[in-house]
Amino acid sequence: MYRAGRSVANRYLVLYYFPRSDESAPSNAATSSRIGFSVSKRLGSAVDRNRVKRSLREASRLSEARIQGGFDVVLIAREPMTELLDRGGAGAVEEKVLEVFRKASLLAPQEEQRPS
RNA sequence: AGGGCAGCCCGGGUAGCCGCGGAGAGGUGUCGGCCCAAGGGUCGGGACGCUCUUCGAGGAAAGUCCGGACACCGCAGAGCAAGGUGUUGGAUAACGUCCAACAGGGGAAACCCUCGGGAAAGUGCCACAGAAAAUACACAGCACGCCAGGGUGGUCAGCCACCCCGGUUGCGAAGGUGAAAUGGUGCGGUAAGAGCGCACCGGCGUCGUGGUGACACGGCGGCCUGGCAAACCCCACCUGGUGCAAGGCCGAAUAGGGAGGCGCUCGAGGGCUGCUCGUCCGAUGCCUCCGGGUUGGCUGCUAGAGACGCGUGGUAACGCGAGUCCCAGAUGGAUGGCUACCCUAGACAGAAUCCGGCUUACAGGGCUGCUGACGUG
RNA sequence: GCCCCCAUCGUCUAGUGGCCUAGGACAUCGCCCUUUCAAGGCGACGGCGGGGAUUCGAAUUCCCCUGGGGGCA
Repeated sequence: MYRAGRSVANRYLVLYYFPRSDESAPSNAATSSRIGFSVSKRLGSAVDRNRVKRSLREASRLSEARIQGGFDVVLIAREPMTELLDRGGAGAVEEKVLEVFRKASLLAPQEEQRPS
């Protein structure tokens, strides 16, 4: 992933993505993308890291239908993420997740035109 | 009643929708096996889903500071080394933990605090200051009792009085130094002094009584000896090492490749113990370096020194008995999001083999018992 | 998860109970030297990660925290 994939980022997140080349999933566009989350110890204690990971996982679940299928994705949280979660809550996290997926052009085309 | 002290407990709640992990059940999806007249039928519950039921972080899950269980290590045997503990008695699987008692200290009391063996086994240290830091001697000093000498005065002289120096004898720490000074205070005593004597206090030894014991109380004796062992050490007791990434099973992949060294029963080398001995293993074998491959699955994995209330023994820690219950097991690592209402407006913080403790962090709240200084009635 | 190690001026370090009010080098600042800069000389600034305990006395010994670093499939 890190060697061959491409990456985009904003202040709170880094996103690595790579098209799936898996024999068990032949119809790439039909299956939804796999998303992994990476939260390092720099972000705080175990409780803080779990909170960040859960908010990222919830944001990805709520917007799963809008994300283009057929990719492996890794989302890495950066240090200001804990402050964003404390201040803005889950809504702000979801907004930033969508922003970074839009930068990578991984949002489905029909969803792209709808102003959210 | 405020306050104080001790012990125990709780750690947001309720409802709805969506979502995550485990277990169990179902068999209308898919998958797999078998049969087939090609429509399907049947079996399975192994895999992926689906439906239903049920469970789903903590009092510290934390720090990893101790103690165990469990597992492995060519059975762990002996000695040394190393490390740990340290009043007494008990509890316990065990402990450096807990309970009770003792000693010392604090508080008016309830109660609280204390790593609390040995300094006459030995070695070492005690800076600066001070005569001296552990040994009672020297130096400085006091007394001028005794001896010898000198000087002055009185006296004819002997001799007497005073002074000086030296020796001898006796003396012990006042002034002062220091964190600490050779038992303390007072009185007597003396040339000057000193437990030299006496009284009280403190310490030591010994005897008696009480107590399992630490120790306490009382009698008698005599006055001999600072501190530091979280300095080395001595004594008593304890410890084999490594840790679930321990360990077991299955599968996949690569090249049983290259260089160097040692050795084949008189033996290289080998312990996941630092050394010695003992013991054991050991032959196209072992060690070091270079180079290459795999970063899969199952198991260990949660029913236990288990939880709950009851009875019972014990001052207590805790033990015993019968009853009821099953209460997380993830493996990129599961508890969340949204909405509504209520309250005291939610702190510290997330299981990773398990358990008993310790330590550290913590918003707030509840219950029980005890105490009575001060203030109010 | 389990097991180890370390912490002294801004940086690298010495110091193993009292001689430490902690020494040295580089860096910074000031003065001298030089026409000026560098080098050199003199001087200044600046530190024992935090708390408690033992001791008369702790950077040093013991305990608890804090912050770094490493190893184990």
